[in-house]
Amino acid sequence: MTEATARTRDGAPDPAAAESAASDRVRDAARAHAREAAGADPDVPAYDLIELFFFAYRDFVSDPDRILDDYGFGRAHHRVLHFVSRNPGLTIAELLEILRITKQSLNRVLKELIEKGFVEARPGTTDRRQRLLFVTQDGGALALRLARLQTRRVGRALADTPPEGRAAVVDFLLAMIDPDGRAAVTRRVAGPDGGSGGAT
Amino acid sequence: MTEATARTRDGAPDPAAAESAASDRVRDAARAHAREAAGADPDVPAYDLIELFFFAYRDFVSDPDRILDDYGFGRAHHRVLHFVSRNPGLTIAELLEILRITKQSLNRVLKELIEKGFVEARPGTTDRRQRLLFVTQDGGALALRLARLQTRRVGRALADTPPEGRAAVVDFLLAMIDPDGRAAVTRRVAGPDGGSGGAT
DNA sequence: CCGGTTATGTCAGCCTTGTTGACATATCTC
DNA sequence: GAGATATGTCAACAAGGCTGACATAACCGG
Repeated sequence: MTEATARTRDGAPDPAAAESAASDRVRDAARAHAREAAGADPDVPAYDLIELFFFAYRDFVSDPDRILDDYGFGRAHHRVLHFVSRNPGLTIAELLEILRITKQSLNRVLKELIEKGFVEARPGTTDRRQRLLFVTQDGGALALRLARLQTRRVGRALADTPPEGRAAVVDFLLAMIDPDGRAAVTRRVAGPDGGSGGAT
Repeated sequence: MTEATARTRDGAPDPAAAESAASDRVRDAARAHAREAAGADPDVPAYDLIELFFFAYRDFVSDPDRILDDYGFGRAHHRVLHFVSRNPGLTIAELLEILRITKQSLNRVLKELIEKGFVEARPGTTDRRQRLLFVTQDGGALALRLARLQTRRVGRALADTPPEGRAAVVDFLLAMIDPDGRAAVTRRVAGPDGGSGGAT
């Protein structure tokens, strides 16, 4: 089943031996390209990074997808579950800001998560119009399971990377985000469990 | 318009000065986390990388989305246009393999791209059942325009990154891809224009 | 306490992009 | 000539976005 994918337009078969050679070849080419083109001349398209990013993300989300299927959930449910799990007591408005979708779209999946007992909504204490969102035990367990799946992939990908390389990856991803959202994202990433100070 | 997004649960306002401080704080936290957790203990979720990747990809695709809207195209059209532009003479079967969607889904968007004059299909020379796909001048121009947009973002993100850091980013993205698909991806990335030898 | 704003829910309908299943056509290959 | 292959197409459906309009409850300022 891999053969079909492994064969390209040149029609050359690709046994395991040739594969790592090809891998090396491309990594070198990509590195050379990154060195010469990226950041320097914006008119020379960085096709390698663009396609790499596309395929990497595709596989990154494919892991959870398979599990979510068993629960009748989709990617939208995953995102909600994830951010509620990470930010207990999140309000609807805050969640909408993070996901950047409409409340109608959110409500559809949120309703299902609540009905199936993965998320719980409690009225706000200071402002009783608000609904504070929390994961249930089941919800927390599922969220953790999915996060671990993705962590494993990220871990594998960084396994051979030295600390400086990991920092470069983090900086790269951070810099890929729009400046507007960057502050919010960074605070959110560091906040819930990263920052020792909590709400600073 | 940024304020709403820039304010978080702590309610602290966030002027430009505080922003970079926050950014630094998080980068450090993320780096620390990456150092200790990623790759080491798969049971400690790498929340930072996971969320960073999510937000980075979201903004990465948002640039083209805006332009495509003007043409009445969506992301699906973009993907087809991109890979046809990058692989002139691509067959339907090859494109299906790359995108991993059904031929019905592909045909819907491909038909529109052909009708609007962005892609052209020519019968294969050796096998006349095949339809070899090419971009038209308009199609090539649009594909390039979109690629440049994304290149600019990637370029900005890598601007301050030294060559070793860029190599680390490339390696990371490559390693995020499923091993099955990795060979195909690498060959495709290096093949069309990266490898000096063409079809090796 | 009243009126306006805010937080949220909901109904209805639409679009894009994915899916499955079934069937048609032309071409290649043995 | 028969069967496999490359592709097209019709129909129906699902997920997950969107807009617009309207309802309700709670807050807040005067």
